[in-house]
Amino acid sequence: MQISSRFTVALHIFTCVDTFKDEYKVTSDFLAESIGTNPVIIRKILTQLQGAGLIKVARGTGGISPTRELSEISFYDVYRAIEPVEGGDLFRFHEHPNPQCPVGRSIHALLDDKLKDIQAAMEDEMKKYTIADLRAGMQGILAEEA
Amino acid sequence: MQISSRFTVALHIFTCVDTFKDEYKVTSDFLAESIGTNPVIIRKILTQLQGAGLIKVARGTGGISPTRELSEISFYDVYRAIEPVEGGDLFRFHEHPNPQCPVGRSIHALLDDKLKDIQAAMEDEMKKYTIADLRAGMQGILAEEA
DNA sequence: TTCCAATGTAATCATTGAAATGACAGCCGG
DNA sequence: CCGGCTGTCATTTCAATGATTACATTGGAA
Repeated sequence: MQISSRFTVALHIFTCVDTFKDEYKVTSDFLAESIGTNPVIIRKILTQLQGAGLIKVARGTGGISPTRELSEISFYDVYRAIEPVEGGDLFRFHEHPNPQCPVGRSIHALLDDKLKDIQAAMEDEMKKYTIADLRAGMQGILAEEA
Repeated sequence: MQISSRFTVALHIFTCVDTFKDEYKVTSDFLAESIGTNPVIIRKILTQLQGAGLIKVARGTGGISPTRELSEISFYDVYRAIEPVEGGDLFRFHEHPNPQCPVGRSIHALLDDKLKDIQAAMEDEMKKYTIADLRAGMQGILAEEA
């Protein structure tokens, strides 16, 4: 399986908000246009990001703003805000190994720490990138286009 | 989303084959018992592992054997054999960013290398573990139990 | 104060993939 | 040739994603 596109959508949202915040009113309809999806999808993701304390969304008039410096919002923060897996386990385990089999009753003990290592390697790499990197990258691209 | 349990099932299979190869005839029914699932599930995974050249499965009489040294079969090898995602991308991308939006048409260029880094970090960690580690761990557990 | 744009959210629906299961043809050693 | 085991297909159940419609709510602006 793959990590759902909501993650890249969320990163897209952050990039749009930062890029257009002085130029347009960045609404869920505006974002849906840029991302190529439905405004309701956007609002759901905004709600998740809000729940994780990463952004504020103004009702009535609309308007989205990060609650911290962009350099303090990592890909990992976004990932955890978006991915609903309780416990945050990357690997799904088969749920009924046979306790009467020596392997069956030990397989968890045998694998858990290794799977955790692998997951940690991914998450540590995610922590290295922040939304500030996206701002910088985007500004570079805009400068080239101009 | 999570990585499907077929991955941990495959690791369980390798461990059982190695642990019981001299003691029992390790059939898909035997494995299904230990793992707590259906023999057909096991056979599908065996077919995948066979297709990746990691094991040989004898028809008629039954019997499973790795094609290489266990130390030469990494978790990554198993992962790639099992996970059917074409291209092997861990992250799913929203498919219709708007090319008329500066962010929409650049978001791929902006994210692709970073997502690739993160995936590579996970895969590199996967390459560090092999089935030989499972054999060693399992023998340690069996020695403790005895 | 009323209007209205924008958000929050519930309810569907189509699609996809995982996992379980039953059925059966094909293979092969004894 | 028989019996056990694999390969494979078809079907079903279940959960998650993503799209969409509908509507109540909010709160700034006219």
